[in-house]
Amino acid sequence: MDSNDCIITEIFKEVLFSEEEKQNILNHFETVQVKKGEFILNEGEQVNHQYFVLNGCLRTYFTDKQGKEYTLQFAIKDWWVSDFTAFFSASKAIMTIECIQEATLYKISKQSTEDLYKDIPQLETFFRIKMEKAFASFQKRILGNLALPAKERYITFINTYPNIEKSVKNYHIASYLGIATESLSRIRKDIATD
Amino acid sequence: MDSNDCIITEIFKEVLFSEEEKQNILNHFETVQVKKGEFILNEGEQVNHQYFVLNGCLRTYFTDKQGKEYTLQFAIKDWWVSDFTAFFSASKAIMTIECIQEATLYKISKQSTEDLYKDIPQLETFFRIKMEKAFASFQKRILGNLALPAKERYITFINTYPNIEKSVKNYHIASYLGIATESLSRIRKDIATD
DNA sequence: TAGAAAAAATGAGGTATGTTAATAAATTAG
DNA sequence: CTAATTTATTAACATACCTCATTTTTTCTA
Repeated sequence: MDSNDCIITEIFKEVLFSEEEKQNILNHFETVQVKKGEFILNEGEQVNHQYFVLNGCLRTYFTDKQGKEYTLQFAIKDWWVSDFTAFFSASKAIMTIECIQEATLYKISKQSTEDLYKDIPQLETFFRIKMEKAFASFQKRILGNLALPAKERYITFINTYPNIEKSVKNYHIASYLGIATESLSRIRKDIATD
Repeated sequence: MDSNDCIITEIFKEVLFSEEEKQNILNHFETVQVKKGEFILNEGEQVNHQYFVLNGCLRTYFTDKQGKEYTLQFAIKDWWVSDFTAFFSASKAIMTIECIQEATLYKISKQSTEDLYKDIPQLETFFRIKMEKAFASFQKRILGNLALPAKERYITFINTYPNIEKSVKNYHIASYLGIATESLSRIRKDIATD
């Protein structure tokens, strides 16, 4: 297996391709290295790419008029990241994507993605299933936000992303949970006291 | 155009099919009539179908241990409804789906859906795009829940579903917004006073 | 159309979370 | 290693929303 095979198997673990298909796929991907603190997308920019995370950590967040940030997603190994709402509709980003731990990404354009769907139907199936899973996890998050108090949401978060704590500041977690950092502090204290 | 064509164009507005494909699709759909107060899915049941809403209104909700309900989705004309998380993974429902206004639905099984994907690739594209839109709207809802106070969420809801108010009780809306009905009452009074 | 039932509104009081400000702890840079 | 900076914690007070109890309004049904 050469390093190109490696990229393919990293990204499309379950799918089998012919050599020709592999080459086709590879032609559309580009490797990107991002340092902590760098942004791969800023609010207002045209969104033409999605990124597969090979390693490192990024976060996607929305900023309101008062400058408060709301984290929509943390992206770690094996996750895809973009402002997907804008990516799907080829429109302007409302989100910012910041690297919070040095990362290696594989980048592909919307055009390339759609070209590949036409050439390789299994790829469309792969992405459809990926969407179904993302949909399910968003649904879970919506229900959690509706039904659970902040403390429970924090516990759920920690259990869902057990490895993420090292890469992520508490105020990032707070902005994901929709609470103030001070509230998270109290919750953490409360949990520690149990 | 016969009535079968009609079903196809209702459901798959943008897609063009051959006669043979149309017949294939039709063989997999079944029409269902549901009365107000009836349930098309109960928590704990195996989820094998998704439903296209021709008319009427349903709501999908989760019930917690204390018996409180949280509405995930209202489904009106042109929407698809199911416990999708369970449908995609062919597992047991955590949600209940109740008819809140007499409805006509087109029902299709998971197996049928996947058979059709194989036979008619445009259908897979259609459903992929549908998922992308659902994903985008879920994302919007998550951000709204994080960033907006209840009053703003209510206003957004009313603007997003301008026609839904007739079919839906205030306590349904409250359970969608994640607030108590009493709080919604106060918000409505507050808005009326403006 | 009257009476019953369901839904919505209102009021009083409680709680979780927000805000602001100060301090402590941890991380980073020189 | 120390100083500077960033992050996390704590405290006091404010507020949005919740809960429970009651009343009013609307809808349903006989």
